[in-house]
Order: sequence, then C-alpha cells, then structure tokens
Amino acid sequence: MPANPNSPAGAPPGPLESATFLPLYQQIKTLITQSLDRGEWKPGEAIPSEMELAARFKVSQGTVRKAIDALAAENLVVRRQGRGTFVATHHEPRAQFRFLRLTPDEGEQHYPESRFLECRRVRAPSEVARLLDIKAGDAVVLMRRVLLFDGAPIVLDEIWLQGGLFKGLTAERLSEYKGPLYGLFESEFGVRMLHATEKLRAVGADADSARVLEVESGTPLLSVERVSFTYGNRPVEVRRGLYITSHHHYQNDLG
Amino acid sequence: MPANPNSPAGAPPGPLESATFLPLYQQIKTLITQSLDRGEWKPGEAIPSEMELAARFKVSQGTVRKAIDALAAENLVVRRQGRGTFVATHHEPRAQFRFLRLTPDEGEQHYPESRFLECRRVRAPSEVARLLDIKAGDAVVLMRRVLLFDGAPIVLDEIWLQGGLFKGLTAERLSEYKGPLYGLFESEFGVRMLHATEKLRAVGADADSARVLEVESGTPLLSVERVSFTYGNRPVEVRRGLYITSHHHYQNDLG
DNA sequence: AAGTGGTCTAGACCACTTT
DNA sequence: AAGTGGTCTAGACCACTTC
Repeated sequence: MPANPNSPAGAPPGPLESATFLPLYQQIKTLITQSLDRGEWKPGEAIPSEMELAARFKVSQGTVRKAIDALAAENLVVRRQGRGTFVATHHEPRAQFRFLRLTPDEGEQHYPESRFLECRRVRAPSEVARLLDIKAGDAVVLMRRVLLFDGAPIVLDEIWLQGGLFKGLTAERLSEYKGPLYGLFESEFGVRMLHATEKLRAVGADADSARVLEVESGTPLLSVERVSFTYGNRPVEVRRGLYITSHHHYQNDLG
Repeated sequence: MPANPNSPAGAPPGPLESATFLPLYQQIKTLITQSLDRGEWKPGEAIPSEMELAARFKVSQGTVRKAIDALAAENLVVRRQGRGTFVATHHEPRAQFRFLRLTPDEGEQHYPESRFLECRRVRAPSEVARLLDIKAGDAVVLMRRVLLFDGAPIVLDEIWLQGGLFKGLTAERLSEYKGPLYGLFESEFGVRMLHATEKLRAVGADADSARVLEVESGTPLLSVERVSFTYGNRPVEVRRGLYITSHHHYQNDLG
C-alpha cells in the first residue's frame, strides 16, 4: 500500500484528494471541523470513535488520531479516555475562565453576577462593522452589562453582536439566564465562540463609566477590546470591557 | 516485543523505568529537558537526530518523535525539516516578540531601543524574595530601564534577578549590548527564560514614573508584573513594567 | 546520495469506562 | 466483555536540505 495518499498515479481521486496538497490528517481535521460547524454533533455530545471516523474517511486510525489531537489542542473537542471525544461546550466548568481572565488578588476565582443595563438592535458604527466584517449600518445587537464580584461592580462591558445571528435576543431573555454569556450564545443561537483577540490599555474612567462602576471620574481602568471568532475565523462579537483593577488583575501566561 | 515498557514481569528495570509510571515519551521528554538544562547542547545548536536519540534511549523513533513534539510545542526546541531539531534561542527573530506584547496601534512592530537608568546589587525585599523563591535579604540584581519606541519613552521597567545567577552584570555591560535582554541572559549567563506569568493592571503614574516617561502625574499606565521561569519552573526574574498605552496596546490572544 | 524531519499505515497492548 | 482513547512499535515513503 502506498504511503502517499495524494493521488498516486492511476488511482481515482477520492473526495479527500482535491487540488490542495495538504497532509491527509489536516484535510481530515478540516472535514471534522466542517461537521462541527454544521452542527452534525452538538456541544457536549460525543463525536464518532476514531475507528468509525477512520472507516468513514478511509484512512488509518492513527491519521484520524492526529487530526483529533489538533482539534483538542485548539479546544474544539475534549478527549476523555475510555468514554470518547466530545464537542467542547462553554457550559463545562473547565471552559468558564478561558475567556474571563480577571482574577481577584486574594482568594479563589469564582464566576461573577451579571446585571444587564440595556440590549437593543442598532446600526453598526463603521469601526464595529469593520471588525465584524460587515457593512457599516448593518443590524447589530448592542448590549451593556456590569459584572459584580462579591456584589461590587468591577467590570463594565459593551458588546456588539452580528444582528443576523442573534435574532430574538432581548433584555428579558438575558436577565433570565444564569451562567456565562457564551453558554447562552451556544445553546440558544447555535453560535460557538472559539477564539478571540484582545487589545489591552490603561484609560481613565469617563463620567458615564465612573457612575456605573461607582468610582471617581478619571480613575485608571483596564480597557479590554475583544474580537471573538467562531468556526472558519468568522468574527461574530466585538466587546469593550472596562475593569477596575485595584483588587483584581488580568492574568496572562506567556508560554 | 511487549508494548508496555513499564517493567514487564521478569525484565530487569532499565534507567527509564523508575518508581514513577509515566508514559515512555514523557520520561524521554524529561530526559531531553534535563540535557537541555545541563547545557549538553547550546542554544542555536542542533540536538541529535531522532534516530540517534531513539538508539540512545532504546525506544522507537516514533516515541522520541512524540517527546520532541511536546518540547517543540513548549518552544524549548525548534524543528526544521531536512535540517534537524535545534535548541531554541532568544536571538532568533521568531522569539523576539514572545515576551514583548506591546504593539503600536498603527504600523509595524519593531524592537525598541533600551536605555538603562541603573543596575546594582541589593538585598531582596520580602515580596521579591517570595516570588523568586529565595530568602528576604538574599542578593539580587536590581535594574531599571526605559524602552523607547521611535525615540519616545513608552515603557519603564524595574527588574530583579537572582543574584547568584547573574554575577558580573553591570550597567556598563548592559549599555554595550544591543538586542533583547533575554538574549544577553542566555548568552552571557547561561540562563534561558522559558515561560512567564503576568498580572496586568491599570494604575496612575506616580511622580517618579511620570518624570521618566514624560507624562503628567496620574496618567493611566498599564502595569505588568511578570515572573519568569527557567528549566524546572525555577523563577529567576521578577519584573514590573509601566506602559504608556495611548498609542500602543498589549496584544493578547485567547486560544 | 545521504541524512533529516514529516506523514501514513498496521497491528499490538494498556488504561479506563460502561454494559 | 466490549468499546473507547492512550501508548508503543516497525517499517514504508515523502519533502526538504546539505554534501
């Protein structure tokens, strides 16, 4: 059996062997990712076993394994020995703090309470539109909220979402919901945040932020501008957070 | 040949089979890491080929491969197809920005100029000693420097180093040196920074920082507290940086 | 041509979970 | 007992670099 799967001379090209000459395991990684994107398996569910996928794609188990290893490294799936491989979900405690890096200087990190100030549909400002890769003026959802740690307001978030993906997202629906926002997006709207980029700055609190966060105007705040992406690196959320960092800090590890 | 290497009944235990029952490839990863720590191969040099290492450790090439894959994922080594596997170094451009996350809002990122304000040996304050895992009062090197981007002072760093590891580090030696500080530490003192944790906050500039950074007292600054580690997770550096973020930002990716 | 890392296969056995 | 992911081996061939 030839080891090279990329169209050995004479063999009819299968569905895997397109014009691109990527390694087999990367092609299979792409195929599995597309199935995940299509929702063929829902968050929390098991995907087929390595043997089944190997049979489906007509490759060896080792090749499927390498593809799934890469997906697990990107947190798209979670491996559990003896049980199977599962679609990652924002509901499992393991994922809670991957997108919330604010940590108390002393004591344990625990999930904050959310208080929503507003949630309405607006036209995208040009800057937001650029980041979301849509046209200025297109419909977006704008929401503002405060995160409370031990009852104290610490974070003020301003969040823009692609309007087309979040129809029916209302203030009422938000206030009913407990737990991380990305869990709601995943369960109620079928949009899974996979990855984000952030830009951090120190700024002074403006009058409005100062009022909401109950600090003096001009107080130094940590500004965090985030763009979040779903499958295929499609941007779906833009967020601007202002953090009070007198008793909390943004934790980061340089690998 | 039995697939399980962990002391099959009757077989005499080799050097790899200690009391710990870790997978073979992890044991080999540890052994290679210890060789790197001992300086058996210097930064920039090639380590032995996979076949050689497989022979040395009496395992298959695939097992060595998995160990090296893990080391490459942690940036301890760099793989180059057709050439070999090389000990990572802070001198290659690839590594320059792994520990410098400050990026201009517009334009390309380029390496800043360093200006050293002081460098002297002092006794470790208790807080620094705790982070460096040494005793309060032990000798440490304290240095302060400014980083200039396009000629403008943007970063003020205060750096503490374990005294025992950096004998002979003087202000003169620093000012002669061009390029990243971690490159000097690696070449001149044999200390390689592998990994770091950072805590970010927004603070107001105090009088001294304001003077050095040429801003008004109270200006919001991004405070970055870093602890850097070498092999074996030994802390060797504590650093406190103050960043002006009016035209730069701290770039972070949430994987 | 020789040597290196990169991919792929096939088969074995292990550790863990569920039935 | 059966099924899952996890480890290990042995061997083949490919892509790339150097001699």
